[in-house]
Amino acid sequence: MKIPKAEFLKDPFVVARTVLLGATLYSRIGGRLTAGRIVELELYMGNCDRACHAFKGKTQRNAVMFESGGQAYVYFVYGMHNMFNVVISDTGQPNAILIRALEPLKGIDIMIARRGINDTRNLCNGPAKLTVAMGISTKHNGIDLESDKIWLESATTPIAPMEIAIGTRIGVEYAGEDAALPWRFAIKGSKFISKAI
DNA sequence: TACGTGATCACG
DNA sequence: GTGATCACGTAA
Repeated sequence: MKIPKAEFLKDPFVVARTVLLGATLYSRIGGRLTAGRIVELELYMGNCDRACHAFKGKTQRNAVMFESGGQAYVYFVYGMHNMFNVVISDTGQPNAILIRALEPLKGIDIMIARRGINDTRNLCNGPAKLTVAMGISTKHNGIDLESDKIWLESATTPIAPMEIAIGTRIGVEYAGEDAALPWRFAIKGSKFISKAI
């Protein structure tokens, strides 16, 4: 069952740990169905977080983050990579959760074709890898996550607190002391995360 | 460890 | 307009 929008209006830490971690991300793009279990993610917290794109206020790129939760924030970076986030919280609170790694579940042959490699463990173990595998790009920026192109389904059993690994976010050294915030979460022991915590 | 690659943003 | 930067991935 699709995760309803109301779930994404809750506290971002609660959403990250109890709603999104362990949930399944689906895409049906170009008529091809793919899905993967979310095993790693990071929090970006609006105007109190130097690492967040919304830290300095609203711009054309980050505008979707200022909308109400439950839509996709997809942006393009390093001249070649698309990054997929879930917008969290109500209108005006620009919080987002970056999906960093998936355990491939459905459409693995499609993912292999899109990524051009054959190793299941390397298909979705990074934020820019999983967007390629799932067929997600900036044209999906702002899409409603109850849509029939990209959506999320709850974990059958939530991830227990003891099973959650906590670390600092990747690639945000520019954020100064905010780079040390423990806002990266992963499922302990997963072979599909982007980098050991 | 180095660099490709192009949108974005802060400056004028 | 222009230049520096970037929530990464790959090869080496």
